[in-house]
Amino acid sequence: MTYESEYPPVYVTVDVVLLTVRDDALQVLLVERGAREQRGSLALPGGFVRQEEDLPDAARRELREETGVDVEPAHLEQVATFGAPYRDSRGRVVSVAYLAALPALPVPVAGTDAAAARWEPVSAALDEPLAFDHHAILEAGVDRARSKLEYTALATTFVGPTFTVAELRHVYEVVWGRSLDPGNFHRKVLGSEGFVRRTAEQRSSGRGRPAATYEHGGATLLHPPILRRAAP
Amino acid sequence: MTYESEYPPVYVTVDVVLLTVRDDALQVLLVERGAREQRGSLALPGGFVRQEEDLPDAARRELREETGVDVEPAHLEQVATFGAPYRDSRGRVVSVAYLAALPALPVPVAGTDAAAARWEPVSAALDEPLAFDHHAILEAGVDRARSKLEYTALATTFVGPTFTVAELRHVYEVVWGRSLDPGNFHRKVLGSEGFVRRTAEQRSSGRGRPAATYEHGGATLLHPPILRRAAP
DNA sequence: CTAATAGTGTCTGTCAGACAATATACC
DNA sequence: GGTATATTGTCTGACAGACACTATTAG
Repeated sequence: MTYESEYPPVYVTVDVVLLTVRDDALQVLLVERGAREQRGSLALPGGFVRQEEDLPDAARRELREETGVDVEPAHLEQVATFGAPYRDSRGRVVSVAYLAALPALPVPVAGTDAAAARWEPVSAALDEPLAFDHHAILEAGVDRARSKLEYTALATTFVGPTFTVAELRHVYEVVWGRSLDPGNFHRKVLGSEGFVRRTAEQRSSGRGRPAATYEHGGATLLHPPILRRAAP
Repeated sequence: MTYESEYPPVYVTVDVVLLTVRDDALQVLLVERGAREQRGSLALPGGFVRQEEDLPDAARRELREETGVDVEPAHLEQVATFGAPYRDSRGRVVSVAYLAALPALPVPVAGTDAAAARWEPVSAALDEPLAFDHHAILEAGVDRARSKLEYTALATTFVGPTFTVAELRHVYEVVWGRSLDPGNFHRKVLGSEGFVRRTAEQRSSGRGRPAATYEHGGATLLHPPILRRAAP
């Protein structure tokens, strides 16, 4: 069937910047577009919002359909909306961008809408052409992630359910692109109320003294925050 | 003419949270809806995005058409997008919310789309029913303004082209809802690089020593920021 | 003069960062 | 033991806030 409208139609899509930390790099999940428009080019996963579907639901569904990744229990937040008139050659398409973060565990599986899905370092993704204005969307998502590490517990969604302070520090170092003093970081994380909660186990990386493990302590906003300073 | 589409139509609107400081209160510009939908109820100014119009352009245009206020030289930033499926009874309407700030100078003039436009204290506006989900949009806009005072020069858009430190402090006090130490605030503002630039004039409020006047110093991000602390 | 506001100086507690010291594992 | 990492301790500089003090106007 077709629908009629007295105004020219405006389409609403969602695009997802799904980040993870793997191989000592901040990586983003990209899909090779299988749909007719810009077929073959790399793009962020995303697609059209359905008529009775909430925006974050659409983001989760498109991510699942296009990449096989289920972001259900993890972080998903709106970043910004991109709506320049000619950003999409199919017509007027306004896209709501979402940021998601996952541990490095899941391996993407190409779904129906996309010929392929794969992780790629953010630095590389920003150096190659992406479909539509996805370069700007990716930048906005990464910027948001970098600043949210400072004052929210976002970093815990980059690691598994339990983690060591060093693993958490590695997330900060990779996302911010600078090294941090292990001692000071340790004290700041444990001093930020509700950031992490101690678990019973220990964990050894094979070298050195084994570390205590922690789980997310329930706080979403950090007091005090883990501040980022200008690189030395 | 009518347009046909293979999908049910989704409408995109913009809504503007225009804030100002007047009568020692943070106030928001509201319109009494003249359009058929929710006629007579109070709402944020806003409306449908045109086919070839960028989103911030639509925000400025709707503000001008509905209230006679021209926000051209002032601050206008995107806040968030609201798209719950049944937030608007006319159908699927996704709204991109914008935040704007102006000095208390302009008096609103009702335009064609709205029966009336008026300033109202934010505290009062949040206590009465607003059309659609504009209560949540207003809250998001005010939250954004409060946090942006900390690390951007947003406060300068609430005052005239030249201002005293006390006028700037008044903006912070009203928007944050707490009093600030005049001496410490003075030192922090002048110590934040590029926040304000001294002008030649002085200004007297009638009582006490006349104050030096300043203009915006060009910086958008403040180093160091003007931090907000928990109320004493 | 007094009242009022503008602007400066000083002290103190907090905290980030540098870096040293200790703890505990593996080889 | 030696090495590597975890964790804790110590010092120092920067800075926010409290508050005292000086400066400059009106009346």
